[in-house]
Amino acid sequence: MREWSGPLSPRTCIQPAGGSALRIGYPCINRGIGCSANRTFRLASYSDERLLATARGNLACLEKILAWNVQHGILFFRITSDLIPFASHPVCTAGWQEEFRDEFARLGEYIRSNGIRISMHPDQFIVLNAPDPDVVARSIAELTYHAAVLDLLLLDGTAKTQLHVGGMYGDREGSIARFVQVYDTLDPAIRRRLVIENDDRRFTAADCLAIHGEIKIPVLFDVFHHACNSSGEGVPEMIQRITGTWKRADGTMMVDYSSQHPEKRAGSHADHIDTQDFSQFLAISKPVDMDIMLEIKDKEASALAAIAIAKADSRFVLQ
DNA sequence: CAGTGTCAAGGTGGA
DNA sequence: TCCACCTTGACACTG
Repeated sequence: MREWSGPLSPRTCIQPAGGSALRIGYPCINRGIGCSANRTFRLASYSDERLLATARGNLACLEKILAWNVQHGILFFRITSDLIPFASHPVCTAGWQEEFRDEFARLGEYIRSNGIRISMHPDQFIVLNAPDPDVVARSIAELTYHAAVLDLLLLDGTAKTQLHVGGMYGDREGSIARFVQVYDTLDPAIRRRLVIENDDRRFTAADCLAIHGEIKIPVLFDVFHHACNSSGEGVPEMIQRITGTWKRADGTMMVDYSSQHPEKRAGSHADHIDTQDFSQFLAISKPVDMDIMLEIKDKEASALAAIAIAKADSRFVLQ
């Protein structure tokens, strides 16, 4: 599970002038900064006023996190889906987009002027290929919300929303076909930001590449999920194939990286970065440009460690 | 105030 | 058919 299977591709031996460009980031939460952009509340206590107050606090914290990141050279960040609680729920009638339009624009300007890369990642309940049309409708509503956040930030098409293919329902081919079918009906505002990610139990990177072949959606490669769930393709080989699914307008390929928690069951994310494993991953993945998201529990601490590792290696150029 | 059961949302697989 | 689990932080109630 922890082995890097397969031979290095010949292309990985070619060294470009200046080295590979990297950004390294972490998702959603900064553990040391003293605020959370994830604050929420119970649906039972919903009110528009409460939503706006919570969202205002979340946005203020997001601004602090981004500034902290810039100070520490971290230029890749995943914005939490909880930024605006219940935004896609029918109960929500608050005009949060108008309320925070200026705030979003200001944050977006900060993001662009500092060269920060942004992603979002809706959680497990978003299933575009579900047989139940209500589930699909709720999923699309949630993707609409995600696209609205990134649009309000006035970010270009390189700001992405990453999604898993969805359920298997005992029929891989049929479930992939349903994903493709629904994808074709999505609003372009959603489609321009959507990328698909291999998961640890169901759809593999090879499945994602097959879907890309049909609809040209970029593929976000999750290194750890690939170790859990693949047909044995080598990591360097997959990176080389997947990088080609990202066009210029999509920006640099995004990659999710984590490693196995040493005690917990297979698939559990580590508490701290495994520096040896990460170094090895960098070594075999050069010279492809990548933005690497570290899905590791201690968040910014591991990001700083990863940046130190990459900086010490002249084959890479930190963005 | 610490401890703890629960939280919008789905899928999977074992009992 | 039912229920625990996935994975996880934070809410909100309990004592």
